Amino acid sequence: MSETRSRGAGIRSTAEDQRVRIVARAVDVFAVSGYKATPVAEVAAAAKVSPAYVFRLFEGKLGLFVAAVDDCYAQVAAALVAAGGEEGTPAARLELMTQAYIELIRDRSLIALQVHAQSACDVPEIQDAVRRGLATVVRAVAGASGAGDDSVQRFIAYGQLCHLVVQAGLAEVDTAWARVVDHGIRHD
Amino acid sequence: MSETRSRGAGIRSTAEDQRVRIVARAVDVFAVSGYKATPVAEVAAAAKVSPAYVFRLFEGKLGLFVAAVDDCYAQVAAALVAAGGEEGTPAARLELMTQAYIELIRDRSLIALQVHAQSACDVPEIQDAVRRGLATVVRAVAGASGAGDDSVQRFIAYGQLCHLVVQAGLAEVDTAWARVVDHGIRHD
DNA sequence: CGCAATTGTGACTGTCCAGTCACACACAAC
DNA sequence: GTTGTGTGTGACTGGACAGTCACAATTGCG
Repeated sequence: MSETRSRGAGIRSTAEDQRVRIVARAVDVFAVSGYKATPVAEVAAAAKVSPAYVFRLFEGKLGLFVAAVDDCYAQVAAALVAAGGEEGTPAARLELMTQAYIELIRDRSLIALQVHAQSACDVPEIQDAVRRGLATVVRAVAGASGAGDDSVQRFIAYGQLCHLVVQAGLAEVDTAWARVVDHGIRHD
Repeated sequence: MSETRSRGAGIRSTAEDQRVRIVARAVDVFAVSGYKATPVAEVAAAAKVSPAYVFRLFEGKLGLFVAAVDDCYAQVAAALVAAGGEEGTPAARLELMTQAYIELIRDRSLIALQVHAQSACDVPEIQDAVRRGLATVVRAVAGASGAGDDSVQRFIAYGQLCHLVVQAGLAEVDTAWARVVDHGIRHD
């Protein structure tokens, strides 16, 4: 199974494993305070690794963040496709995906990181990552549901509404206006 | 008109003027890179004032940012109410407001600052500001349009979609998926 | 005038943090 | 052994930036 190639290209050691481990932690850690406000040292600590090592594995803090954002969108797209199921009308499949997205709120990280990425779009590399991620998600949803453009747009719009609900913590705000925004997105 | 109170409470000098001038600039400047990534010195420079003076007028950088966010939401609510007009069906008024919101994209600042505020909601004072602002907007829209809860929620959702379109710069992305997200929100 | 209050700033400090670099450890192959 | 290759870190540096403070400059008032 584990090939120990005698010579040639990459050595397939634990380095690549570390990379994915660190990215996984980076998603969670960056999700709390975003790009600029999160020190690399915090990600390193969460991954039980020294900051210096993180800088060796990634091209600066920016490279790390972009990797985390890419991973985040990939996870979201995968979750949506999985939730869409194999059959049913486009509308029904979209509904399943919508429920799946609301389910994602429980984790918070995937939602929050998207918000922070969108906020940091003044950095060109991050804007590119957001565009890539968005393309992935839109194509995944459209393809896996078979729904029309308007329905897909609507899906994305309500996704964005979820972001707002999560960030503002509307679940803890018990007022009429909050319930208007919140409606149908209620979560524990 | 301009009362020069001989004694008593506040002295109503130019200090309050400076405050509002600085807040106005703060909205524009914070809109570019957000809370953490924007030095107070940049706001001060935009307002042609020393950083030290800004710290005298506001309770730290946080106080300045919160003031900017409050002002931002107030402007948005005012613009929407103004656009809603005096008569017409709730649906028609909501449509006018939607067009007005899309019109706001031209400025970018009011949109971008909302995104940054939502992103910085891990700071309690900022989350409070977002909740206040959101309450203002939701109540303004619901009150001035007379539309039902579902329609208002839909309005907010499409507002959030505008935020995404602006931050990701989708107007410059000429692909099928971008047009799906973008549709009806096209701007110069 | 002198006195007080208010606007406004230059210069400084302390802290935090991205990024680097020389070095240590493990484990091959020879 | 030693030589080489890859994993991993401690210790440091340089810069950026929030916040402070002592000190002007201006204005109003008795």
